Amino acid sequence: MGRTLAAMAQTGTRAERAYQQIRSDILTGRFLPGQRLLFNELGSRYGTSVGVLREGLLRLAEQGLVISQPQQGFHVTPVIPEDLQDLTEARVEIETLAFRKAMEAGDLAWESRLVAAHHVLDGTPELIADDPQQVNEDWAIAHSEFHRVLLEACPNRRLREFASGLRDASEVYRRWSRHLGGEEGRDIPGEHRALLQAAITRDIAGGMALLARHIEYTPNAVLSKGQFSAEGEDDVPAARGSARAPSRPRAGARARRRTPVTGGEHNDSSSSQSR
Amino acid sequence: MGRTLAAMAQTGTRAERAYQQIRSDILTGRFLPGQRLLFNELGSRYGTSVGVLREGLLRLAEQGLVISQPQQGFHVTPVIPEDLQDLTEARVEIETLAFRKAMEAGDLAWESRLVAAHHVLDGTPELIADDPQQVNEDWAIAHSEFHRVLLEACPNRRLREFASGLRDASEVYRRWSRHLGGEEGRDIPGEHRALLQAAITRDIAGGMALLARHIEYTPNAVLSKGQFSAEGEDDVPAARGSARAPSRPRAGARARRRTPVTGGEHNDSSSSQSR
DNA sequence: TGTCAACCTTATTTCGAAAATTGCCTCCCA
DNA sequence: TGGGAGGCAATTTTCGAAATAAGGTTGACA
Repeated sequence: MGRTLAAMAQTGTRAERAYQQIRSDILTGRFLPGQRLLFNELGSRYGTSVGVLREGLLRLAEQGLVISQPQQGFHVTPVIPEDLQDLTEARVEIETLAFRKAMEAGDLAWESRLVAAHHVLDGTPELIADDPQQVNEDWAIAHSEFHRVLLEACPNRRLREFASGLRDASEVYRRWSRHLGGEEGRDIPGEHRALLQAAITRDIAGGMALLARHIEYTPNAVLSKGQFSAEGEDDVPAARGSARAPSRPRAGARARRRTPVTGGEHNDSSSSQSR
Repeated sequence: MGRTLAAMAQTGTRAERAYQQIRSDILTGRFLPGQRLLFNELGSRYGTSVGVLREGLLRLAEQGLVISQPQQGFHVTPVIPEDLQDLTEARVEIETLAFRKAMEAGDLAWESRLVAAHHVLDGTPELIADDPQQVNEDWAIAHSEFHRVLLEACPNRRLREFASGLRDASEVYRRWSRHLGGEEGRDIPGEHRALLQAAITRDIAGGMALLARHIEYTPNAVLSKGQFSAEGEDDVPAARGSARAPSRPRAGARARRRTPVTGGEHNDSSSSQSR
């Protein structure tokens, strides 16, 4: 086949890689909530055929990260303030449950991994020093990893997976809410320290309460409806029945469009690793 | 395109229909747990190309109903006794939670739908009169529907979806455990009646306890490991590291093989509705 | 008789193009 | 001026075949 470049020392099938890349691009905010995902664009971005893209998108749709509208393509799942309520509630219920079971079942090895993960997190600045607008990607990874390990000792695979899926969904909200401010009086490192402490001392009630507060702190308040979703993109039905924006009639303006909520989107340094 | 037959007054895209059909064939037990799913066989069974089959299978894999092994195909997720513990625990936690929220938020319309659903369930015999070995498909549907409506008033979409996914997974276990007996002293209709009663009177604590018991009653005991999964099929790694059964060397036996756990499998009357 | 390597068969993965659908735009006509 | 039929362009969906990978079989050699 015409695989021109060596291009692929990567692991797994092409479909798997495409899936991972799209997923990562959504989670790290390189795609905007609500943004439409065209096969053409994705195809040239990742260098794959539509078939493998469809497979990846369908999987993501199944886990709620993208929305599939038969015959009308795919969108990144939009951010809907009302939905944040549900999401937060579900996280509180399920993550605290899994945390409890983890504390009940965890052994020394778990504590060890937890201490290690916390150490990394604690040693990574949340924001980039030069540009406090920018999230530090390393922090996001360390943060995610810490929370993963926190529940890792929960013996129930399904609960762990639910929790993990919910955290991923939250990640998108976190990403796009940060820019709106509203996290002033908060001591996040302190919260993580307290969580670690509770886990190690097996302070079950205390740990669960801490985690619940940690999750609920998500700045609901600052989420004023309409600030989100990729306006400029054709709007997505899921985001309220809303009238479809008739906006500028644009003719050949197709290519240059695209209105980010915030920072420069579509930064082509995005294709990230590989290829 | 060479679509020879009219064949398709159906709704939605082909991929969607294939997905629904495979899903239904797994949930109703027309495919055995652990059974390998070949593109060829599925293709001729449903009359679609591999592409749409892949899409459907990938989606099912995402929700845990089938297992995907890159480069080695797909299997129906095998039934693993140890896993039933986790599954049951997760169901108890999440379904009772959703039930509580449903009771808190439900209105008269919900009660009405619930009474209606219960009436259907109550009027449908669980087993076929002539052949008490056979599950009555109508009952399975009514049962599933009753439990769906029971949680329908829970305002949290995610919780509802988790619960629904867990119930689907359970359905496979229920299907294959029934044949092993072990549900003697149980009054299932009575349990459903009690659930209905609790829901309508908003007896939250009582309802949650009832539902928990209803779920936990799943006959764990009778599940003796090894009774399940389509032996005869190449075994699936997920089912424990287990030694791969070397069993009969069979040569051209390829076509006539296939060993059902119980009733006549692969009953070609299975293509069921439509087409 | 036992081991290993090359081959051969079966199945999965991937591509590229054809077919079908959607939504818009234009142009005709009352 | 409105309404709508028909056509056009962009996009998604589906297929069929080529490319790859996995596993089993055969046969040579020690």
